[in-house]
Amino acid sequence: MAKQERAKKENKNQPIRRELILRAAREKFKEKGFHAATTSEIARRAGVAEGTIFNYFKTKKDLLFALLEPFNTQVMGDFFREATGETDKDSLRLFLKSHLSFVKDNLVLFKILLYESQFYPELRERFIKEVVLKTLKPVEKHLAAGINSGEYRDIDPNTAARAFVGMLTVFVAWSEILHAEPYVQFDENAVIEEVIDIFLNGIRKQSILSGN
Amino acid sequence: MAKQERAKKENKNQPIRRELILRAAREKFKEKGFHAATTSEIARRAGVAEGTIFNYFKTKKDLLFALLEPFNTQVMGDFFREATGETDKDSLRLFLKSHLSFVKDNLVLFKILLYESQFYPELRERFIKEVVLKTLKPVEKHLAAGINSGEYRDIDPNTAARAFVGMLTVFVAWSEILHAEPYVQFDENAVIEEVIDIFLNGIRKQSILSGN
Amino acid sequence: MAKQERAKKENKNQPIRRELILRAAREKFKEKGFHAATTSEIARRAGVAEGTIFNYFKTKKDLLFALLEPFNTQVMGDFFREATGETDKDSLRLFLKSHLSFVKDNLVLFKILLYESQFYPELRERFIKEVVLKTLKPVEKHLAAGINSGEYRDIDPNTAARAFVGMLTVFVAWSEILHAEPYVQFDENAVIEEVIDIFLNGIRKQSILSGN
Amino acid sequence: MAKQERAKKENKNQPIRRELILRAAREKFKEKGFHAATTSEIARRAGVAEGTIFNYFKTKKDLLFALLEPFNTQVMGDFFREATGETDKDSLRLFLKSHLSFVKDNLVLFKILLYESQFYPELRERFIKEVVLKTLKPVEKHLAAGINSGEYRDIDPNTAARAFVGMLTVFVAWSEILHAEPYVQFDENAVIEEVIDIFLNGIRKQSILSGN
DNA sequence: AATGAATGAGAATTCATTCAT
DNA sequence: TATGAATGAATTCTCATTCAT
Repeated sequence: MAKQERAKKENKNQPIRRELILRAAREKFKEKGFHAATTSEIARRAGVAEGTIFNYFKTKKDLLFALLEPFNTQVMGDFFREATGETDKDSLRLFLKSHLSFVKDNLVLFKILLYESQFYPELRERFIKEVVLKTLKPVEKHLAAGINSGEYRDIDPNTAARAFVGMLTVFVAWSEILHAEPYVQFDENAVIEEVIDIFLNGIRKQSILSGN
Repeated sequence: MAKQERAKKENKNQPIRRELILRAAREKFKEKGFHAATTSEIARRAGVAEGTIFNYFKTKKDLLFALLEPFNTQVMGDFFREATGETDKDSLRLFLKSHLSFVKDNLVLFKILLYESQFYPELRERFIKEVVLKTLKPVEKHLAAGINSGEYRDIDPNTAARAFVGMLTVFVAWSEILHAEPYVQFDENAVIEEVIDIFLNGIRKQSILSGN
Repeated sequence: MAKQERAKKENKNQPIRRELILRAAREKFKEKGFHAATTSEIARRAGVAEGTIFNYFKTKKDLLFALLEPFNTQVMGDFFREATGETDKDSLRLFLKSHLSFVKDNLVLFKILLYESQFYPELRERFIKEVVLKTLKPVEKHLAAGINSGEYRDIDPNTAARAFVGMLTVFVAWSEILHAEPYVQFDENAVIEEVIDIFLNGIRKQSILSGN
Repeated sequence: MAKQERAKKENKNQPIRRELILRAAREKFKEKGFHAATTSEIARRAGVAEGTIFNYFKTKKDLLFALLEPFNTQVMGDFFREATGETDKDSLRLFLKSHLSFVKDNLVLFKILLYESQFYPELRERFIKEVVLKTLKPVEKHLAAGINSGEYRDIDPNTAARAFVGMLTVFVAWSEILHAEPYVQFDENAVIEEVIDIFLNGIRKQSILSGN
C-alpha cells in the first residue's frame, strides 16, 4: 500500500509539478518583479523544494523565459480568432473589449518581460515575436481589411495598429501599473467608446460623428 | 583671481561632484536598470570614490529618486511653454515634435521609474505627480481649448489626452525599448504626420481628410 | 545500518552545524567582542561557509542573543540544585566555589552581553531575567533561609545577595577581564575563605571569629 | 578689526578647543560606546569640524585614552583626600558616600574603558594603574590603618578592599548599566547603611550588631 | 526524482583619516 | 590652524545554484 501510494503521488504530481512551479513563478514575478522574487519564495508557493525548481528549469532566467509559453498556445489562439476583419462598429467594439481584457490580464507580466529584455536579448527577440507582433497582427489585419474594402482611408496599417494599441494600453497602465486611479478615474466602457469613436473617426473615409 | 577661483571650482568642486554622480547614475541605470547598476560602477563612471556617492545621496534609492529632479526644473517649464492652445495643424505638429522628443529622451528613464515604482510607493506618487500628470497637462489644455473654441468635438480631454500620448509613446518604445526596428522600421516624420492625421480627424468636428 | 546513520549525522548534519557556529561565535566574541568579531572569521573558525551562518541565525545580532541559550538549559539547573539553603560553613564554601567557577566561566561573556545591552534593549531585558536574576536567586534563597532559621541577622536578602556576588565578581574580573594579576596576585582558595569569613561574620548573629 | 576679531577668536578658542572635543567625546562615548560614537558626531557636538579633532588627537583611539586624563588630576586628588584612615562609623559613611558617587559618576566610562581594554593592552595597563589601583588605594589604606589600630581583624587589606568595592559597584551597575531598577529598586542610603553594616561587622574584631 | 542544507560571490553602506584650501 | 569633501577598506547579508542523500 505504501508503494501504491507512492506511485499514485508520482503519477499525480510529476506532470503537474512543472506547471505548479511555473504558476507560482508567474504569480511571484507579478507581485514583486523578476529580481525581487526569490526562488525560495517561488518554491514555497509552488509547494515544492527549492532544488526541485532546478530539476525543471536550469536557471531562474529559464523560468522567466517560460513565461512566454502561454502565448504560443491555444489561449492566444482563442484571442486571435476574434480578429475577424469585420469593420462594423459592434464587432469592433467586441474585438476591442477582448483585446483590452487580454492586455489587462497580462500587462504586469509584459512590464516584467519588457524590463528584463534589456538584460537578455534573446528574451527581447522572443517577446517581440511571440507576443508583440502577434498582438499587433489581428489589429493590422483588421485595418488592412478595412482599407481594402474602402471603408478606411489609405493609412499605414502598421502605424495605425500601433497607435491604436497604444491608445488602449495607456489606460491599462494607468490602473494596473501606475495605480493612478486616485488621481483620475476612468470608466472602462466609456473609455472604450471614446477610443473607438476617436480612432474610427480618425481612420474612416466618412467620419460619422457620434452622439457626443 | 576670479579666473583662478573659477578654475578651481571646475576642477574638483562640490556642485559639480553631485552632478557627475547623478549623470553617471542616470547613464548606468539606463544601461542596466536600477538594480543591476552597482554603486561601484556608478562611482567609477563618475570618477569618484564609491564612498563619495554616499556623501551626496544617503542611499542608492535616493539616487533613483533624484532622477526626478530635472522634471521639476526649467527644462520642463520650457517644454510646457509650447502648449499654447493654438489648434492649427502647424502649431500642433510643432508641439507634437517637441513632445515626441521629450518622450524619446526620457522613455528609458521612465521605464525604470515605472518599474521601480512597484517597490517604492513614494516614487510612484512622485512619478505620477511630477512627470506623468505634468506631461499630460499641456495636451489636456490643448484639447480643452480646442473643444471650447468649437473646433474639437465634445470629447473627454482626460481620456483623449492619454489616448494621444499612448499613440506616440508606442513608437518610441518600439525603437528605444524594444529595439524592434529590425522587424518594422518607422520614419519619425511620417509617423507624426499619420498620428496627427488620425487623431485630428478623430476629434475634429469637421474631418478634413488629408491628402493620402 | 544504525551505525552508518550515526556516522552520517556526526559528519555533516544539522544539529551539530548550529552548535559549531554558536561555539565559534562564542569563542570569537570572547576574544574580540561582538563588534570586532566578523561573521567571516566566525564562519572560518566554525568550518562553514559564511552564508551558512545566516541559514541558522537570521542576523549577527541573533548570534549574540543565542549566547543566552545555555543559561536556560540544564547546565544552569545543575548549578541551582546546589543552592540547598544549608547554612553551615562547609556547604556554603561548596556553593561559593561552584558559584565562583560559574562566574569565572562566563564573566567574559557577561561583559559582552552587558556591553551590547546598551544597543539592544531586548538583550538587556533577557540578560537581566535569564542570567542576572537567576544567578542572584540561589544566593537570595540561601540568605532568606538563614535569616528565617535565625542564623543570620535581619538583613535585606536582595541587598546582601548583590553585595555578596559583587565581592566575588570583583576577583574574577581582576584576573579574567583586567588581567591584573601581575599587579596583585590572589590565591583563589584564600580569597574564598576570606570572603566567606567577612561576609558570614557580617551577616551572622553571633560572629564567630575565624582563626586569623 | 577683522584681524582683531580673528585674533580674539583664536585666543579664545584654541586652548578650549581640545577640552570641547574631549568633553564631546566623553559624552558621546557614554551615550553610545566607543565604537558606535562616530568622530563626525563628536565633532558636531563639540562644534568643530571633523578634521579639527585630528589636529588635537592623532586617532580616535587617542581620544579614548584621553578619557583617563581627569583621573590624573586634582579631581582625583580631592577624592583621595577624604581617605583619612579614621575608622569611626560616621567618617566611614562619609567616605563611602563619596566613593559611591565617584563610582556612579564614572561607571559608564569605566565600562567602556574596561571593554575597550581588550583591544588596547596599553589602555588596560593605564586603566589599572591610573584608575583601578588608585581607586582601591584609599580603601586599602583605611583598612590597613584599622587593622593596625587593632579595630579590624587581621584580614588581607588587598582582598578586603576589592571585596568592599565590589559590594558597592554592583549597586551602581544595577541602576546605571543594567537599568534594572524596574526589577528591584534600591534606596541608595539604605544600601550604604546595609553595606557598611555587613562589611564592618565582617571585619571588626568585636561585631557590634546594628539595630536591625 | 525530490530534497533542502551548504555554498560564496557580490552589493550597499559606514566611517576614521587625509589633505588641499 | 581649521575646515570638510573625498577616500576606500571593511563588513553584513542575500540568494541562485549545487549536490549528497
